[in-house]
Amino acid sequence: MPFGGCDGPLSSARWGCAPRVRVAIRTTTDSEKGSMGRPRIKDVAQYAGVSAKTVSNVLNDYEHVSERTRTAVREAIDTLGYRVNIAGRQLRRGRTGMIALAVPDLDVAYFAELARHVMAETERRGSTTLLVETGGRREKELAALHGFDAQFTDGVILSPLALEPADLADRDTRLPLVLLGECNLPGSADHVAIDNVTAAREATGHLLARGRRRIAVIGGDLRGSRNTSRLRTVGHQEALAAAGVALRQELVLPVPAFRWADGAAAARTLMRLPERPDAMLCLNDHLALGAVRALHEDGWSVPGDLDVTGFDDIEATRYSIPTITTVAPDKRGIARRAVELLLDRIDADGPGGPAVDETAGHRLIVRESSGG
Amino acid sequence: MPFGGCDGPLSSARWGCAPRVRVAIRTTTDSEKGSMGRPRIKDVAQYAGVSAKTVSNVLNDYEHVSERTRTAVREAIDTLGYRVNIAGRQLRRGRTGMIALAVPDLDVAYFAELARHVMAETERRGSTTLLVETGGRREKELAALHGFDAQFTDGVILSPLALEPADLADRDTRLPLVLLGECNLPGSADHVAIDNVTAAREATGHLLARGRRRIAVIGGDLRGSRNTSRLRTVGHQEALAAAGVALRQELVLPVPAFRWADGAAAARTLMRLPERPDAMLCLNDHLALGAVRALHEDGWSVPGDLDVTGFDDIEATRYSIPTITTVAPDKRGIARRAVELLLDRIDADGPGGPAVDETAGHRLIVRESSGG
DNA sequence: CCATACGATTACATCGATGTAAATGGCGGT
DNA sequence: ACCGCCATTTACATCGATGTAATCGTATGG
Repeated sequence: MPFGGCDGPLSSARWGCAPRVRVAIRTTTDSEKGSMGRPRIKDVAQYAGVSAKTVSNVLNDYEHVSERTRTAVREAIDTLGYRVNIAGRQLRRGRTGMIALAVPDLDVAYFAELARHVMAETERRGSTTLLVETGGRREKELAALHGFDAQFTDGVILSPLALEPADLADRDTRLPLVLLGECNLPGSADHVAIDNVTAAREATGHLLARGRRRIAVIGGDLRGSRNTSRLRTVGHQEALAAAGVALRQELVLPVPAFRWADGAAAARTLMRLPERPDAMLCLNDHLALGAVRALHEDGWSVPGDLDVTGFDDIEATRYSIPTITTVAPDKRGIARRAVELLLDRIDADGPGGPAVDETAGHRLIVRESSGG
Repeated sequence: MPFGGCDGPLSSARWGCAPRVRVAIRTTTDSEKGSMGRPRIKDVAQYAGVSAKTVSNVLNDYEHVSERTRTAVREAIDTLGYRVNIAGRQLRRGRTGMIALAVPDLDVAYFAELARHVMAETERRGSTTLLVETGGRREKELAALHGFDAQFTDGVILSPLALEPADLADRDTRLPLVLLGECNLPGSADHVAIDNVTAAREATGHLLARGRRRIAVIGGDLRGSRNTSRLRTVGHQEALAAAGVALRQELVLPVPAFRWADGAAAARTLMRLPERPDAMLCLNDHLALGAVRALHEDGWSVPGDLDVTGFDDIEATRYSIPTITTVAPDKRGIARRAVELLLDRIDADGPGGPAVDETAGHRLIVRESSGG
């Protein structure tokens, strides 16, 4: 049943979603232990003069319930202020109706936006999303992978940062899992991501087309464990190669995290090089915003002196000064597909088919920071 | 028990938090229905040669369990890959160990940051946070108020926008509730917020001290239902009055939402007035960032032509161009206190004491957008 | 008027973990 | 040897909802 919704399509049609609240009137003389005196299905049954199972049938829109009974039960529910106890239902059904979404960091707007889409999609499909932050720490990602040491959720959508291939190899495959973003973990679980190599190639291509030749990559890294960095750096280098532009190793600069401060620090480092860059391909928007700010403080003009581009198309890039050229992933599509894949696996209730690898769309949005 | 943690202090000390995963080996010949063949407490008991209750005792760190037994049970748990079934525990205990945090919009960075703090705090205290977006819609806020039509959570922390006093009056008081932010709903539930009137007075005072006299309020509203707007507008007017500056009604401009686009639109509206403002007190940072952007596009300089200030101190205000003067609420303190109040109510397991009204700290951070 | 069918309803067992109270067993004291 | 004490362990009932299968009752066909 939908969390935050009502109990079943019929009842939700009948009552709407704003519950009328009346303090429950316990008519039974049962002891008041248990759930703080909340009425149980049995109380409703007694009040309505039917069996508990009939109440259950009404709740679950079982078809063979007479209109009279249905009405009586609903009145009882309404009067007593009854709500189903999820624990009981879940125990019986073996499903929680909840999935977990584990992302590294909600402060990173991309993940907040993605989370909204995932929550909207799961709600639409009658499930509930439990949002968890991993901080990009491996231990937390592992916990997510395994359902958090408790059978809390029916499945997990995980956007990993620190996870290693071996971690996925010996995971408990009974828990449905969908991975988001970049993983070098083929075949082990369903996976949804944009084509990062192509996206980075396009962004670099755009900068090259504007005549930039010394393009730095903030967040770039070919050897690190962060796959986003690797794939996007590869795309960058492919574009350089295709244009016959030499790669300068010193312009590819890894960062500890993908946040404003890291972008600002990286930009300053790069501008101290003997041969300064004339563009900065930042691997996410926060890095780009941080870089732009640092450049501004040091008296450089964007896009006058340098071009800057980002990734993710967070809302801030449309209002910053200058606005930021960025690669916009189809967040809605990613969320929708991820939820779809996960719920399908859950419904399949078994190993299901082989792992699916899906590519979501993206597009380059040129804005002021690279002359748009 | 902590979600995302381990089972109880002892076991978590014993095993650490990164679960070693082995595919469970079911030694019993029980039918494989139920939770997808996961081992139950009974299976562990059988494997370890003890009763189910003893396993439960080990799980819950009951003191009178011999070391031998404890070890045997733990080995069994480890071998079988057992995890407690929350549904069963919850049904028996009548608690879920989860609380809900309902905020209007995760895209609004303040709420994302607040959510992180709340999640960190609940995790520290052994609970789990279920994060829900209300979109500021009354029906969703009501749902949160009532525990989402299902006994999903032990309590709710709600940051309301659209809620009306009457909604709180007849709520089901069995569900512990803490309100965040501004509410004109005294006494009905615990409540944590900063002193908005004072904060706004300080911000306006700062602008007045800089010689600004025509100070617009973006998001301001004395009659609307949004309490944040009302209280901050009151503070603004108090400051004007104290300084003997006349209030211009046309400079107080309500907005439909507190996002970049609304700030941008409002700024444009204000600059079309016959007598233009010389400062804009924006009631959150997104409005301020949007206003700054719009002013920039139309050729106005901040802080040259106008000062702009915000509220909330989201991270973006430290990296925007210009950086934004803002009122920084003690988010950490708000989160900590809210969680504390809620968990106390939950532990009290009854009506508890009268509703508490707590004021969190805040401070004005002067940055470039008002000459800092 | 009886047999049949089927819609409506119900009794009962069950999901997994844990509180209660009672049983078990070892040990020291008399 | 008997008793009582206490640490340890266990049997059993229970939390609330629902699947199963059985029952009840009424309409229909022969």
